[in-house]
Amino acid sequence: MSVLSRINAKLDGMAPGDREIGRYIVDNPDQMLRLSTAALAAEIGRSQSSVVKFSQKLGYASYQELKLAVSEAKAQDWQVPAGVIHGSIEVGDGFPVILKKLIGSKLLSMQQTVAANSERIISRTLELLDGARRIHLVGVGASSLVARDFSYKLMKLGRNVLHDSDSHIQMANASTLGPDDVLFALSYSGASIETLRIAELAAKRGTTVIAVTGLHDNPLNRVADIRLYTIADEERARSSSITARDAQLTLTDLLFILLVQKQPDANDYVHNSEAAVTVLKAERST
Amino acid sequence: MSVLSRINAKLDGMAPGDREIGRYIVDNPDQMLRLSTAALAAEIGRSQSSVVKFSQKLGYASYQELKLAVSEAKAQDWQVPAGVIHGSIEVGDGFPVILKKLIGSKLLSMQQTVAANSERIISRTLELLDGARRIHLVGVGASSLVARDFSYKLMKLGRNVLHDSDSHIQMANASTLGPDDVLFALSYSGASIETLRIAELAAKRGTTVIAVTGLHDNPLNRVADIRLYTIADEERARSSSITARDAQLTLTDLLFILLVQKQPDANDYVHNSEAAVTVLKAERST
DNA sequence: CAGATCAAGGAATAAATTATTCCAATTTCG
DNA sequence: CGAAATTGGAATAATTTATTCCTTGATCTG
Repeated sequence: MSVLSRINAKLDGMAPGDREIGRYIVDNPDQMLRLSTAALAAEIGRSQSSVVKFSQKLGYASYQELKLAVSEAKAQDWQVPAGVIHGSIEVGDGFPVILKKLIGSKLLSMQQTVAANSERIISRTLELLDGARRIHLVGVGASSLVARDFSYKLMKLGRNVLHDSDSHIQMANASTLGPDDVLFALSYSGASIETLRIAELAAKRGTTVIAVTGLHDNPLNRVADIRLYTIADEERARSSSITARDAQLTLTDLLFILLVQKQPDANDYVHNSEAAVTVLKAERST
Repeated sequence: MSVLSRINAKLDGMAPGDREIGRYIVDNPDQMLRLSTAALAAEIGRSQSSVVKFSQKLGYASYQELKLAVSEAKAQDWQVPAGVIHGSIEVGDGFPVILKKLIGSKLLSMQQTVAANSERIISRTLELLDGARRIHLVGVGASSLVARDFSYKLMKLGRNVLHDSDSHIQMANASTLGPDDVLFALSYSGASIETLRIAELAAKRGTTVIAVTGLHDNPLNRVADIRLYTIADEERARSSSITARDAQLTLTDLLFILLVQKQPDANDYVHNSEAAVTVLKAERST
C-alpha cells in the first residue's frame, strides 16, 4: 500500500499533532516534498521535532526516507488517483475522475498481477504449455472469454488447444485428457463448481492442472499442480469484475508473449494466421 | 524529457568530473536517491562540493530538487517504459523488460483511447444506449469476445441485448432491427467484411449505428452515425492484437461504468445478477 | 615561450536541515 | 487521587548542503 493510503488509514488512531501533520501530507504531498521539517512544522503550526518523530513513527529511518516514499506514492497517482484514497467509483464522480479511477484500477491490477507471480513459476508454466500434447482451457462466465482469447492466441502459435464456452462440453472433453496434456483453469473466485469439477477430473486422470485464481485460498487452487495468481481490486465492488478480467488477460498475454519469445518460428505462424484472415477484410481505403 | 534522459544526453559535453557524477546517477538512480551529496561523492571518489555544483549546473536550485526530479523521472518509466521509447518487444528481452513493455503498452493504449473520445461523443453514446429498445452487438474474431463481454455487462443492467459469436446469426438478427434499436459494431480495422455488411444493413433499416474502430479512415466508420475510437500500438506489431483488444475493453468498460452511474437502481441489478450466480460456486473454505 | 586567463575541482567553512535529548504539560489508568 | 505513560515543544547535537576560496593545469596571446 502507498504511504499516503497508509497515513490516511492510520489518521484516526493518531495523536492530534500527528494527525495534523499526516493530514497535511496526504492533502499536499507536492508541497510536502519541497518543505524541510522546520518549514512543514511552521506550515501547520507545530514543532520541527514533531515532524521528525512523525516520520519515525511511520517506520521510516529519516524524514528523507518519508519524502522518498511520498514521492513514489505520488508517482502511483495513476494507481490511486489524486487524493481519492478510497477510490471506488462513486455516483457523484465527474467524467475526468471516472477516467482516472478506471484506468488507475486497471493499471493497479495489472501491476499487482505481474508482481504476484514469480519468474520461476511463470517459466515452469511455459515449459508445461510448451511440452503439452494438448492444452485444455476451462473457465465459465467472464473467465470463459479470457480462456477463449488465450486459446485463439495459442492456436496462432500452432498449438493443440481445446476450449468450449459450454461447461458440459468442457467436461466431456476433459474425460479424454491424459498425463501428457495440460489443463489451464481460470476462475477468479477459485470456486466455480463446473471449473472445479473439471479440474478434479483432470487431476484424477493424471493431467497437470494449472490454476489461475485470486490470491486467497480456494478449492481450485488446492487441486492444482501449478498456481498462478490474479489480483483484482475487490474493494471497489463496482469495477471488480472488470479488474479480475484484466488481471487474467494480463497474465495470459504475458504467457503468450513469452511463448512467442521461446518459439523461433512464432512470427511465421502468427503472420500466416493473420494473412489468412485478411481475405475477410474489405479493401481499406485511404 | 526526464532528467535522466537529459543528463544522459549532455554526458558527452561535460567535464570529466561531472560526467562521472552524471553517469552514476543515470546508472543508479535508486541508490542516488538515498545518498547524501557527501556519500555520493565518496561513492565515485569526488568531492562533495562537486555534486552540489553538478545539481546547480543542471538548473536545479538544490541537490534536493535534483533528487525530486530523479524520483519523478523514475516514476514516469512506467508510463513510457524504461528508456525504450520505441519499445516493441524483442527476442532478446529479459523477463523484467518484457513485463515493463507489456504493461507500458497496455497502459498507453488505455490512456490514448480515453483521450481519443470526447466527453461529448461519449455522452451522446450513453443516451443512445440508454434509449435503445434493443442493443445489437457485432464483432468477429477478437472483437467478438469484447462484444460478448460488453453484452454480459449490459445484461447485468437489465438491458435488452443481442449478440452471437457466429456472424451469420448476427446477420440474421440484424434483419430484425428497426429505428428504435442501436447497433454497436466493433472492429479495430473497420474493414471486417461481416461486421461491415451487418452495419450497412442496419443503416439501411434506419437503425443507429455506433462504430468502434481505429483512428484511421475506414469503411465501417463511414456508415456509422456515431464514431468511437480505439487506439492500439500498431508499431509494436507483436502486441498489436493485445492492445487493440485492451483499447476496446477500456472503452466498453467506460461506457458500462457510466451507464451504471446514470441508472439509479443499477446496483440492485448488478447485485441480484451476481447473487444468482453464487449458487454455482463451491463453498469457499477459510 | 612567458605570462595572462580561465575552467575544473577540491578543502575549508558557513549555513541549513535533521535528529536527539530533555523536560513540562496532559492524559490515562489503576 | 496519584503513578505511569504519552504528547509535544525547546534546546542542542549531528549531519547535510551550499558557498567561498584556492590550487592546479590547460589554453590563449603577444
